[in-house]
Amino acid sequence: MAKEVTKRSENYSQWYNDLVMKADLAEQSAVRGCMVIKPYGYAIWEKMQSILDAKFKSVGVQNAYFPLFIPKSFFSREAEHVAGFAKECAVVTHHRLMNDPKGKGVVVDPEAKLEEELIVRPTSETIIWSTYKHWITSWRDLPILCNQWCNVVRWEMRTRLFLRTAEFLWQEGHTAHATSAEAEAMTKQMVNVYADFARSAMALPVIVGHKSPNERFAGALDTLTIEAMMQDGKALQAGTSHFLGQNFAKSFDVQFTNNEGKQEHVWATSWGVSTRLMGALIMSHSDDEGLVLPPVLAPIQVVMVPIYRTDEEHNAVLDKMYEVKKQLEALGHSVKVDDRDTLRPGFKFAEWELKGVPVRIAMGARDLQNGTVEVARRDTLTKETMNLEGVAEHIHGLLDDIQKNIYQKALSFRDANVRKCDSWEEFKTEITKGGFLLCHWDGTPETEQAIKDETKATIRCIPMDSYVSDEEGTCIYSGKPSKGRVVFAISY
RNA sequence: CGAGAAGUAGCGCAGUUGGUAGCGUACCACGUUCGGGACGUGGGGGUCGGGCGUUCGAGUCGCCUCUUCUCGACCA
Repeated sequence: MAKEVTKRSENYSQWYNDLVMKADLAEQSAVRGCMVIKPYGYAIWEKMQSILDAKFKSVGVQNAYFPLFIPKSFFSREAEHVAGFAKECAVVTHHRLMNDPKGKGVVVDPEAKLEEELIVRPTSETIIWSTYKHWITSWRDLPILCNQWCNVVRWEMRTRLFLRTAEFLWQEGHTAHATSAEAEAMTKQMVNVYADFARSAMALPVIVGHKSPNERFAGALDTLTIEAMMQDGKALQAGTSHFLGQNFAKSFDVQFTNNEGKQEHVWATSWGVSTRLMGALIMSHSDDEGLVLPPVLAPIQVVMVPIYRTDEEHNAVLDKMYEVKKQLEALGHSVKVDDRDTLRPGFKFAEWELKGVPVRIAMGARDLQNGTVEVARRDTLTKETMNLEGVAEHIHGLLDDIQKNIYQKALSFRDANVRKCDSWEEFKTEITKGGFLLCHWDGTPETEQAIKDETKATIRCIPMDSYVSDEEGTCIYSGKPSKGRVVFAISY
């Protein structure tokens, strides 16, 4: 009873917050806006990291690490970029503390003021491009494909566990290319890496598309995005890949000599996903019983709960369980035998459901006698009794089914909440119901801004791979001609 | 930074016209339980956010202050 979670339908935000904390994923820290990621939550993040990292390496990207602190002067070279981040930066001004001469405690030593302030990175384009300058002189040095896993700080006014915190973990890839075409191809390749990861690992259906100029990354010529729909119908930007053109190369004076002996500025991309993906995972699959994890990302894929009255029974059941555990591990699955002898089975069932473990096996004296086990799946909350023999193979297949089923469920939900909308009056009421609206737009930032001001809805993307439309029409707001439908939604 | 609300046990809360601190849950011990979040008995735990004031007496009234949350502006 202690861990009961708010119902989704009652208050989606509270449900989400409760769930994150009660499933042991994360909690608010003492520092305002910051988050403690707990071991169970971090284990999921680590799985995401390792899958993404392997994908990056398979396309030739290497990991590196750049400094946390960026000198203020570096940061202020790309005007558009600084305008995008200036309002949310943490700044280091001193480098020493001292005992308060007036009493107890410590104060900042006024003598230790830095000559030039250091900015705690909100993103690393600036420090990376000032470094790349020294790495690049010839076309033979290109491309450079680096990624770093790190934390960044954006001093947000309002925060939400995983979705928006003052400090968050992410990966940021930064690449340098000799040609525009190559950089654009890279931008597209990386957004597809993200889309593939979201779909296959996170069981998250996403729409790949271009951001509108208003929603573009500060300093980018084009931003590609993967957009997902949460269960409350809001959109969540799950990952982005930016084509930066020559903007950063020009700001940081990064030139190379091409194979004709001429000086050229290099072409850049950057791309990233963050611990926000954890929020996407939680908000797209979980139910009123708690978290639902896709097997690919579940730190524990199978949990086994023994049911017993006596020590003898407990030991007998555990012996069988460890046998099954071995078989499952041989098939590459992570298994936990919940042998805690202070908790009742019902409590354990509820707890593992809350934590989203995809498959649960229960076994008791009755099963020992009959040679059976009870297998329960988290996604459907159904259970069946089956023969102990062959159970490992069955579960091997079952995990795969669960992965697919979770994806299908999320996909059906999304498709059921994507609809076309052709009149402004209709738009204003439809948008408040949640979901994605496919609408015609005249392509101007002014129209997008006006729609945002009136309804809070923004263009999530101009779709590239699903819901693609080249149907001509008239803009829902201005009535001017439009070349195709774009995705409008209220977003996180 | 604008608008609202709240600070009392680990967490969630109650506390009447001012009278000296309580409930639920969690925690600890023992016993009975154990196939869907067990029950009984006993136990430990509090500078009531902080300061000043009114009063014989303040969790309660007044003033000041700090912090947090929700909603806006900002944002992956």
